Amino acid sequence: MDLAGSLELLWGDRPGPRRGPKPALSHELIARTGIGIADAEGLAAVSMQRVAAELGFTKMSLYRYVPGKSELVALMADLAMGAPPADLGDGDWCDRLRAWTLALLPGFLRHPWVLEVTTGPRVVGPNELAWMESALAVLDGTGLGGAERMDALSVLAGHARNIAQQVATTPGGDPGTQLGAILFEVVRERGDRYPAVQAALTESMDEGGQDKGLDFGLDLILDGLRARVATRARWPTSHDSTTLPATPTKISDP
Amino acid sequence: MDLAGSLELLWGDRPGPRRGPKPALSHELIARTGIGIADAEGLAAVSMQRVAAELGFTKMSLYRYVPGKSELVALMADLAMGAPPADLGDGDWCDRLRAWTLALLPGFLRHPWVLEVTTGPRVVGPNELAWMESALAVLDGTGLGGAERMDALSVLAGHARNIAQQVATTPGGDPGTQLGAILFEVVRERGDRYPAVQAALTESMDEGGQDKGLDFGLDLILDGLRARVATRARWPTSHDSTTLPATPTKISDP
DNA sequence: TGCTTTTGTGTATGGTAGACACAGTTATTC
DNA sequence: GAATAACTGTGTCTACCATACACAAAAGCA
Repeated sequence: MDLAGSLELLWGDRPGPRRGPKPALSHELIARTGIGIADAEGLAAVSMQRVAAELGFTKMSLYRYVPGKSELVALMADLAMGAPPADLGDGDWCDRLRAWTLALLPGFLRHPWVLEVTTGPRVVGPNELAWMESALAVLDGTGLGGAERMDALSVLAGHARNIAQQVATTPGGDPGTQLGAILFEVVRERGDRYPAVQAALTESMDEGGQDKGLDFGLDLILDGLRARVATRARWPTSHDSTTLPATPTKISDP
Repeated sequence: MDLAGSLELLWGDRPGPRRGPKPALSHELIARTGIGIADAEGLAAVSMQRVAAELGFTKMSLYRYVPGKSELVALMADLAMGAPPADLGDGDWCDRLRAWTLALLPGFLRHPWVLEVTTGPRVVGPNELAWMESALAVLDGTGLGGAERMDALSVLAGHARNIAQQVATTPGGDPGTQLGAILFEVVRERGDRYPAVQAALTESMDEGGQDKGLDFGLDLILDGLRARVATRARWPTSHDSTTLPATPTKISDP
């Protein structure tokens, strides 16, 4: 949770010191080791002890490279997501936004712990910022305002996160199937209390059970975005939305 | 992470035992104490020790009520979100879905740790299922398929989560402002590498900085949903979307 | 050759979750 | 009423965890 520490670790490229023994490790090596552990055994298995042991060093040696565990995890997350694809295809901005969102998924699926780690306030790393840059570049020249471009990006990334989380919960994986079965069982036993859930679940199973949630949400969002872009293109200075309520919704104080 | 334990704790209403001393505590009392700590000092401050001390008991006594910490946290989360509003207003299904999504926000804002805790596979609790029921009841009779209703629910809830997370990061709160400033500073120093981000950020600040992300995304999603409902109403048996690609996107194996 | 900086390590502290045995309390049963 | 069984709260114990600090060895610089 040390913002300054994370900032320094993620963004500060310190010049290598001149005296003393050569460092045997590096930020990248340590982070990649942590990523390997988190991928294989979950984030809970990542401890300074464990990472150091994997590298053949003592845990205290890691503190020569990393100010603390939370900063290491932040580094792991940024590294695990990697850089955005250099090419999003030849389509229009809409197709490329779709490609961008789809490109986000493999990272989340390969490293599910990134989802846990990137909830809540944090310092954005170089790769995360590069992903933002990649999407915002696509949205440039659409006529959307700056805040609107950021919001669109956020909605799309949120959808990718959402789908990744569902995939991690629902499908093939051993505990996943169990979870889906548990939900169904719970609802089945209490069908009178949750009739709409029961109806949706059984209907969904009868439909064949193909997961179309990814495309469903993506189409939803991109269609809406296209409509708004068309509006902005006609009246570039107007910031009103066709369906925006007269007074924007105020988030009530918690 | 003990699925069976969480299931029993969240859903099992065991008959009170007949012999022995009356229990001095209860699931609810313990969970509410944990919620208080998490709200005030963050999830990291919640430990068995701490909760027990707050109640004037030893930590081991809690294990008479709760199988472990993760199960306690699951109970806390379900309790903290509470039940959905009984009445979503008099509007059409679209207005009521908007009201449902907005009703989700105060819980997330009051208990930001719920976001962290509800990422990843988990057993849904009674309150979470009641929220699902509430939204699915609204979507009943719209002509959407079962899976589509679930997907719509998921996109809306995901948007609420997304916004709550942004609010926790961006605005008034002391560390939040700092974070926004940090992002801006990082981008400003490296404007050549992230021109689109810089443009969007500065443009966003010039626009006045009012957060319209909530309505922006909500309108996006609801507009798209309305269009799809209209399609289904005309051809209720068709499951095609107007913009769905010929072949649904396959999630590539991680 | 000394001086200084830097690395890796060993030790110590205070925190965590949880297993287990035990004593005291209470309702049921003989 | 007495014996028994079940249940609660507690004290003790283990095995981890992050991390502060001091120290010795190593390597460049004077």
